[in-house]
Parts: sequence; structure tokens; C-alpha cells
Amino acid sequence: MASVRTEITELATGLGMLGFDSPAEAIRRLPKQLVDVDEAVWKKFVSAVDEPSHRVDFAGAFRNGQVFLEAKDGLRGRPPLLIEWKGGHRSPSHDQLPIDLRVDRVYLVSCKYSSKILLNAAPSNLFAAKGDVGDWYDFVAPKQHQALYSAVRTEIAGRIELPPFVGDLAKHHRAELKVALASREWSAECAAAYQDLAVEVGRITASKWRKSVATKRQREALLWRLLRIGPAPYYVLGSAKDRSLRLLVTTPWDWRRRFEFRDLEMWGEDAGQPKIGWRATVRDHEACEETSVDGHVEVRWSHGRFAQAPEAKVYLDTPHTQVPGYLHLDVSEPWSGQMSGPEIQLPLS
DNA sequence: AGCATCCGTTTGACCTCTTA
DNA sequence: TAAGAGGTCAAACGGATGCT
Repeated sequence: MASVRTEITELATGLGMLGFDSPAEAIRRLPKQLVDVDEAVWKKFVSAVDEPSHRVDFAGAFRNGQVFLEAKDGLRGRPPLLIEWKGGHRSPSHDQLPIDLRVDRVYLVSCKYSSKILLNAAPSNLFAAKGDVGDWYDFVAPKQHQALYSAVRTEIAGRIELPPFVGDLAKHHRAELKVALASREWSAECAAAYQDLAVEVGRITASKWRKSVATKRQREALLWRLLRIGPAPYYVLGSAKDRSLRLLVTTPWDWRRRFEFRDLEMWGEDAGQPKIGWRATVRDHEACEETSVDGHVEVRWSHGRFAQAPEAKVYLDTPHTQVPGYLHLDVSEPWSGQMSGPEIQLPLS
């Protein structure tokens, strides 16, 4: 199960903040500061932590909590009285921050482990077309969409009864198509048609996206949205590749004090699936230099080919540590100089 | 109740490094 | 130098939850 790992990293991060002498002591019993964790979850956590496959995750997350406790921009050595665990529940409305822990009702913490993904959105939501436009592929590249569909339909003729036009696909058609197309390669014809679709979707989407943010101010706001910079600062404690990741994500207010937005460009890219690249250029007043942030958006099927309308998935390609508005968590004594993270010895059991 | 959206994992292609 | 091991990244998939 995937959620076991998520639970381990989130709870271990919380435990690390409480100032225990050792991880072994931390898991002896459920600390009273850690609320919204029931006995069953705690039991599962404690036994999972002892498994070799979870030790590295536990150690890294626990360490992240410790660093947050000591950090100058974090708790500055004051162990929290209250750590609320979000658990498996989702906030209403769009573009919410993925907050996993709330510390002393104030500090918001997102635990992210090896994820380059910034956000997922409905394409019409992200690219700011008005209202619901239905299937995004059909909206931006109807010809290529239909061409791919026709190629697929010809190929599996006889096995499934399908309408001639992709726009007429009903729910059950989509479900059958998904099964028929799953776990098999596109044929040469279909692959070519899919490639055409990918290129056209990238090109048209990029152009619509550009038009939707006509002013500089709108493009700046879009950049903040892409970077998940919002009204409240929050922390990201986790890992990227094999390194630990400890950031303070600041607010537009902080951002403008140090940086000046230059521009945000987006363009269709040539890739295996529809892809739009984006790059922001920013003036850093503190460092007196121009920097840039790169990323891309994939517009792709989410539950299998033709199974449902595609979604837009935003990726960050610039390392987190070089993103304007993301502050590296500063560690004061006694832990500075040993920021190593996951490869820490664990005196468990 | 069913669908849209969100978040994250799994898969597999491809590249690099190691070993015989 | 060929085969295998290991690592990385893009692409594809799916569970879960809120909305209508």
C-alpha cells in the first residue's frame, strides 16, 4: 500500500519536532501533542516503522522534523504543544495546499517525498478557458483527436461497436476502449496519429494559455499559482531524489520584496505526450541577478486511453532550492554541518 | 450515486556503469 | 565488448474524496 509510506513520513516528521532524545523513545507511545491519530493508525505506524523497508523513510522524516524544530525560520528549539495530523482527507475547492501537519495551529507543513509534481488541474481550469469545455483534446485539436480515434476504431473494428465520431463516445464506449487499449503498444498508424495529436494539443494549448494571461500582473499571479505560492507561508519537509528537502514557501508579499517578475513564457513542446513548457524570468534584487524557473505541463489521459477527459499535470524542472520564493530552512546549532538526512543511523528496537 | 478532480504510485524505456 | 545491474525519468495508471 502506498498510503503506509505516506503515513510513516507524515507521522515521523511530526514526532521529530517534539524533541525526543531518540527515535526509539519517540515511538514508545503516542505523544499527547500529536492529535487526530487514532490507536489503530498509531499501532500500524509503530509496527511498520520497524520493517527494514521503511527505516530509511522514517529516519529521513524524523530528521526533517528535528531540523524544523531547531531551524531559525522554524520552531527555533521550542517543541510544539499541538501537532494536528490531516490524515487522509481532502480540502474543499481547487488548488488547496497539500498540508499534512499543522503545528501549534500556525505552522503549516506539507510532507513531500520524491515528487516533482506541483499540481494537477482540469485543463480548462488551468488554461483559463471559460467554463467547462468538455474533453480538452477535442477542444484544442478536434481534427487530430478524431484522426487518432478513427485509426483506433478501424484497428479494433469487429471487437467493439463504436460510434464514428469521437465526440459521440458514451461512457460504456470509453470503458471498453480503455480495456481494449490497455497494456499494449500503439500500432504504427495510431502512434503517428497520437504524435500529431500531442503536437497540436501542445501548440494550441500554449497559445490559449498565453492569451488567458494577457497582462504582466496576470502572468505573475499565474507563476505564483504554478509554484503554489499563496497567502500563507508553509513548509515543505520531505525529500527529492536522495536528498532531504526542507523549504519555507513564502508569500507574494515576501516574493515582491526580493524579486521582480520579468515574464512568463509558455510553448508547446514536442514530446511523447501533449506537453507545454513554461519558463519564468525573474530579477533577484538581493543577489543582483536574473534567474529563471522552468517547468512543464502534461495534458494527458488520467485513467487510461480515451477513458475520460484529460487532465493537466504541472511539473517543476528547476531544483526546488533555486526557485525564487522558496527559502532553504536555516539550521542553527547544534545541527548545522550535518544536514545529511536519510542515511542516518537508527537505533531502533 | 456517479463523475470530476486531486494526489501519488507503478510501469517501462533508456541510459550508464560494472563485470567477466 | 557484451551482458547484466542499477538508476532515472517520462508516461501511464488508479485510489480517494468532494461536488452536483
